[in-house]
Amino acid sequence: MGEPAENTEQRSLDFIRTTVEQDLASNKFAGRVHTRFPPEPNAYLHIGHAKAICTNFGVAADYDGLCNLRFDDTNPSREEIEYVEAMKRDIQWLGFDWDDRLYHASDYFGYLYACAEELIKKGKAYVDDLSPAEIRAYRGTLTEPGRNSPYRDRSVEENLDLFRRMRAGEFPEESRVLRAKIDMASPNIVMRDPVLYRILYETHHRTGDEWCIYPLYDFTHCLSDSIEGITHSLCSLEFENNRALYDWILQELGTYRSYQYEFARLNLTYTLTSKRRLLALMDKGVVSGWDDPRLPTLVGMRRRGYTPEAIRAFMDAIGLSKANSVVDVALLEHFIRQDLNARAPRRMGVLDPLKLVIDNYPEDKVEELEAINNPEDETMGTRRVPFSRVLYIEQDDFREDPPRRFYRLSPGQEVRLRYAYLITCTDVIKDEHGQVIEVHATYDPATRGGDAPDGRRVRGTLHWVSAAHALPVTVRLYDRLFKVPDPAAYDDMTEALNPESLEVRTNCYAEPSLEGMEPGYTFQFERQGYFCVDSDSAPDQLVLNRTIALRDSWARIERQQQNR
RNA sequence: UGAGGGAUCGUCCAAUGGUAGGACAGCUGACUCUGGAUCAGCCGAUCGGGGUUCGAAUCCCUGUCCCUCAGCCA
Repeated sequence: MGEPAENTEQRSLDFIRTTVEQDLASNKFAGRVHTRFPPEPNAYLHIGHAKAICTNFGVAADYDGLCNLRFDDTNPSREEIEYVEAMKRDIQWLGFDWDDRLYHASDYFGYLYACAEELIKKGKAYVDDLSPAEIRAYRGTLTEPGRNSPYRDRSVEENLDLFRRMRAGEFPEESRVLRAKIDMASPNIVMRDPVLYRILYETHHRTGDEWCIYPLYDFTHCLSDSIEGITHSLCSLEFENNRALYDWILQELGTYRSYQYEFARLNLTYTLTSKRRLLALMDKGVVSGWDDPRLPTLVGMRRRGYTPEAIRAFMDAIGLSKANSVVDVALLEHFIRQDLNARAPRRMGVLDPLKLVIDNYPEDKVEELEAINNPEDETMGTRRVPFSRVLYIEQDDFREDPPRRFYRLSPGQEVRLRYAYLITCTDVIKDEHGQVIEVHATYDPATRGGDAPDGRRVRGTLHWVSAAHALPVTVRLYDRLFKVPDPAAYDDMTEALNPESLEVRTNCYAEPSLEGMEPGYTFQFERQGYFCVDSDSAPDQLVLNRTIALRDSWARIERQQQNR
């Protein structure tokens, strides 16, 4: 994946890859690199998961290794099959492949149970009858040690008997758990006799009612890694404290030794990724669902028009480290613009139409003018765009009283209609409120195609659509969902919402070449931004989503002028 | 007043004892049939204090700040 770095200038390695290279050099894992992406199927994948996906699959790919997809489905009360399927689609869309290595932690329930019995037999685990509240009380605090449970010193035989009866369904939920026997005085709270198994009378989406006891994350994860021969188990920072337990379990059981490394998860400005918050946005009707194009979910971003290439390039750019960080969403926006600039065909469309009549252009004449599909890539060729006497231009491209540095159309001013003619504004028609509703102009027939034979310079170039040939379309102008860089800081998210995150425009016109385009088709509306066809489109009515606006330096100039 | 981590331009990431560099953002300018793209330039950082050293972001001491952990969640 990705280009090999320049031969001369070697790219620096992140701390994970540095470790991997050292391990390869020392032959620690017999030359293998094997990672895994282990999501819990309890929500849709978002941009934060994408970092984990790119990291795990990326590290494996960089060193001719393998990366498994493993669903961490140890909690039947929160997981659903719908999420499993959605996650698979999203990972594939991102461009990664687990081949035949699709696993589930639940595949290992039998093995995990055997491991638990072995721990009991070694005197390293015991059944505890304490209630959840008592366990909490006995655990101690961050500064005070915990106390041993009165059930801590049961015999191996009694523990085995009790654990088997837990499995057999003889006890109610919360009445007993299996705990590791480590050290209730450990300064690391994770090591204070962590719970390994709990009783849950819950139907599992894969194992049905086969089990009524389920292993917890700490017990499951390390052993799953071990079973799969994972060499480098990459996870996020909050598991640093758990590494001690990860190592303890593999050590005590003497199984294949996998190693855990933690890296900082991705945070983005103006963005929320917590499942709870995302769900709340849906509940409140702020967004339409998991695939709302304003959401940072992979389905949402896909619908918005983000490409996997852009997301992967972004992940390469932000790097990997152990420092908590918040990446500027502008960097993500940069990468989608960069990708689409190179690949998206150019089209013309008017989002806020103003009628323009070329008075000296023949009434019923129609010309097909040649337009370049992508100036960045001449192999994309050209197309023909119909031109006639009555056109639509953008309301913003006309000012009766132009401010300084306004190069667009205004009375007496000459501009270029892209790929068409140079025109000069001659007249303005207003309604009873003084609103400009129509502009008149004359064209210079010698400038067909947009070039002036006399070499006269024209600063402004406008996009346009022939009224008689225009394709009416609906356009959804998306912007950032939040107006503040750190929406998570708000108890009430709605205060942080950007009221302009979605503007639907129903009276837009596009050039006719867009007719019949399928959902997912991505293009640039010249001078405006990148758009894609939404799945809500009907055969006779395209719905277009704005992925991202073009950089708008005129808007910046205007802002500066206002601030003076 | 426990344990585990982390502090480098506004942001993210490099530099592992030898000129603190890149990307994004911002600002100038050039160019342009997209006020896009491109190109050139500018702005801009080693958490504080000591020490070792010819030389410290890097090593040592010390202080400060930030994050994580007290689920039978992951």
